[in-house]
Amino acid sequence: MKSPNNYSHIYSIVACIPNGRVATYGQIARLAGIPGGARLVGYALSVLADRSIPWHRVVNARGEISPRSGSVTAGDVQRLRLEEEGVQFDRQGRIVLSRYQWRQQHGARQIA
DNA sequence: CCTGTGACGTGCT
DNA sequence: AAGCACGCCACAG
Repeated sequence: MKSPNNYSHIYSIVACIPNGRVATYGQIARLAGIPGGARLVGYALSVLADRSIPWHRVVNARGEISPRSGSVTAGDVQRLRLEEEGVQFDRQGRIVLSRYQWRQQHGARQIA
């Protein structure tokens, strides 16, 4: 048994993203041991009800906020939250991943 | 059981 | 740079 159908692992990783940093869906999936499961991460967050999880720090590989169905306002909230944390968006509404993407320190040290 | 859909990613045109 | 197609996994109907 090595297929964690439970999303707890994914949520845990998302919760590890430090303030002012962002991660991609594929990155989370990979850290969760599910390469290619970027979609699963998105789905996991979509069914997420826990407000304690900083889901707003998760963006797509382009460094842009993925348009989701249902609530268009959510995307707006996400952007505001990120800007509040110090993440800057360019004129195209994209984040410079080379600058804000969460990088696990080799020393496993958190910045918070 | 099969089909469609979804907060994705990568490659090619 | 933008758009399209295919691959990926989980879940609802």
